[in-house]
Amino acid sequence: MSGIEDVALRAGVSKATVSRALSGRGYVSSITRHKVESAASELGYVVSSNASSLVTGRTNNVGVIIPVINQWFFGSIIEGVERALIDRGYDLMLYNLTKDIDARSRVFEYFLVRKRVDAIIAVTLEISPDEASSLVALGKPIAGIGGPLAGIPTLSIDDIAAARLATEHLIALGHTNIMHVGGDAAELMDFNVHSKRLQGFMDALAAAGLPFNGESYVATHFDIPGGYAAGKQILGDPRRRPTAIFAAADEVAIGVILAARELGISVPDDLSVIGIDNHPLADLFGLTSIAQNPAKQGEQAVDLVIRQLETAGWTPPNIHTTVPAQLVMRSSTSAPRAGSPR
Amino acid sequence: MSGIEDVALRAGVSKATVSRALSGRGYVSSITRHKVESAASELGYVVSSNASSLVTGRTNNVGVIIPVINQWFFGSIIEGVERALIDRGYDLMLYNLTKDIDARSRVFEYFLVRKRVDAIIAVTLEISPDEASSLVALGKPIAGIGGPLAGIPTLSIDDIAAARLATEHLIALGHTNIMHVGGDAAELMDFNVHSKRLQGFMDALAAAGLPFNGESYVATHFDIPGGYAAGKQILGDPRRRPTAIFAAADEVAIGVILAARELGISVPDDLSVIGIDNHPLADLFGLTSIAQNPAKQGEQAVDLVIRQLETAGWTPPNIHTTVPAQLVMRSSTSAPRAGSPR
DNA sequence: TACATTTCTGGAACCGATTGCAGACGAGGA
DNA sequence: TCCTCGTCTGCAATCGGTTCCAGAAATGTA
Repeated sequence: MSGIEDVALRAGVSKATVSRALSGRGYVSSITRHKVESAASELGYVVSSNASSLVTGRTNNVGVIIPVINQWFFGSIIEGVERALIDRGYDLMLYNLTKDIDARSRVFEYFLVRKRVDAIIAVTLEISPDEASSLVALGKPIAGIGGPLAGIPTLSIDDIAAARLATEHLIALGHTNIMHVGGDAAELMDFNVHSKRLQGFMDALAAAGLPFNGESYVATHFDIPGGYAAGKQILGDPRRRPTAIFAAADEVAIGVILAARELGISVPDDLSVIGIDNHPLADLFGLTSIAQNPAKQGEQAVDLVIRQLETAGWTPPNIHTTVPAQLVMRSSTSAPRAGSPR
Repeated sequence: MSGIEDVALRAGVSKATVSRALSGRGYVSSITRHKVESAASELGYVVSSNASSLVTGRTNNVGVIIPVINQWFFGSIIEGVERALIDRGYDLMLYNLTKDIDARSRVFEYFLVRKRVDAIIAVTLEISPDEASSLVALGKPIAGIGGPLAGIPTLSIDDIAAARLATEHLIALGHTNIMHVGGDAAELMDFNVHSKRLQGFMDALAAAGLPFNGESYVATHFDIPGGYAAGKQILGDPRRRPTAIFAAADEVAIGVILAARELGISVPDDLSVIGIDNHPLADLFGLTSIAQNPAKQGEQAVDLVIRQLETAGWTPPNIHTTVPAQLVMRSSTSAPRAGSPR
């Protein structure tokens, strides 16, 4: 492994000049720059990022804390974040923050503290106030996806508005007997999501003068089996069956559709279903959905932290930014069957 | 940010002693150790991993190169790898190696080279010989999941045996008209997987004296929509419909089942379906499958590289290790209907 | 008691870069 | 012609630890 000294010798210049030539800052004549560059490539020289970090104080690493990896929404965020970081020359350090209390505190107390990352992106964390303030206390640029999170600039769709939009779509089609299948508060997600989507649902009902009661809402796991279970439960009893279901996520919606199919309930003739996400499987199931783009949200979060890193003194203008979400019509929603039950 | 010097001053000892006390190597009396520890915690001191890496040459980082993130198999591997790494005090640097040629070369030529990782885990990469040798040339411990990969110790299920097992299960049930839905060679995966599973399928047919011809095999995308499309195509024509389908992955199998349901073909009465993976959705679809455990494979890969890192001179005994995969029976397979077509 | 070991500690060199400073040089302006 | 300013380069200090070495203290052994 050749060091900067070897390159300097070979190019017949000093270490300082090599450093300036390769990093591109400071004055170097183009002729020596070329000498240095060819010497470096002949030796296969690459800078030691450790040595360089030591003096500059910059690691070129960004830490990403995420509660789940193996789920479409989260996986897409990681993909988006990774691409954006690599594009900008940063490395991505991944921390999967599960519910495991030991692992959690280890991440906060050991890993994040060790001056190894320049910035942090926190993805829809259900995070304790202690944990949030220990993040802020690092004094590093932070961005969150989800939230809002105390003291941290965050980014997400407007969950209330998205849920309202979905529900309004059903109402506009003429549905009056609508149920919401939402998230389980014990899930490994920023619980704001669940309560806000429920809120948007309720808002839309209220605005249309439709009643909301204990039977209008079922909580389940935020995945296909969760939606399936909820669907079986809801649709099993023909007398209290709604004509439309707003599922808080497409995976849940797909589960509901599978349950409906199994019960011989036709979608959308007997039951309209709408979700949120525009999941890749939505097409296959003809699922009408409110589209959001997690990969892009990941990129935006990267922008947020990188800009803080690279333009001194810049801080994000808003503590919470909402990104657009719009309706994607497919075949799982339609007007209720004429003379439908109740 | 207080440095080691401040701790030394406060504890009334030298930098050297602080370093020994906190790192636990070398002799330190327990009394001074305590002095140092309390001084350190009072100051909120944490070592600079850069400075420490600079002299030790160890970064405590492991790079993970993976072609896809947002897919069950890959996501599970990442989860397993992450957990195992954090447990052992290492950080995970994630590189998503897509087909994008620019991004690829950037990862190989820029990121991996910069002395930032102690070891590398390469996950089912479709990797060029050049890329493989540039990995080996880094001279760092490497482990692969998938493979075999030239010169790199790898780890996977025995794909041929798993495919044979699946096919034999169908044959044992009495099926003689079996098709295989496998992976598309253009997919972003180690193509070995596809050809080996096809191989195992052919082996099992041959061993049972069953014919294999061009109509026995369909290639498609390795996901649910891919399986659905293949299913529609295969099952659409009643006259050449098989009584059983072996799908090379559970996601594909689920797609096939969805297609069958849509065509009114009963699983397993009219069609048996088996997959590989034991995907979390297998339960929901009653899918019989050959189970493998990607999270555990991730952990094993971590073991492989960490052991190389921490026990000098140790190298993995086998260039390729196979991990077990066993049949999980559910309701998607059964004997063919008596007097079934052809 | 004398000597050999083991434990403990500090000084100083070192890891491999970056950067402030100062000196040298050439070009343009007065 | 003399000055100033911008360009170019090298020296040396610095980032924040780790570790070799040597000497002192404590412990064990003959």
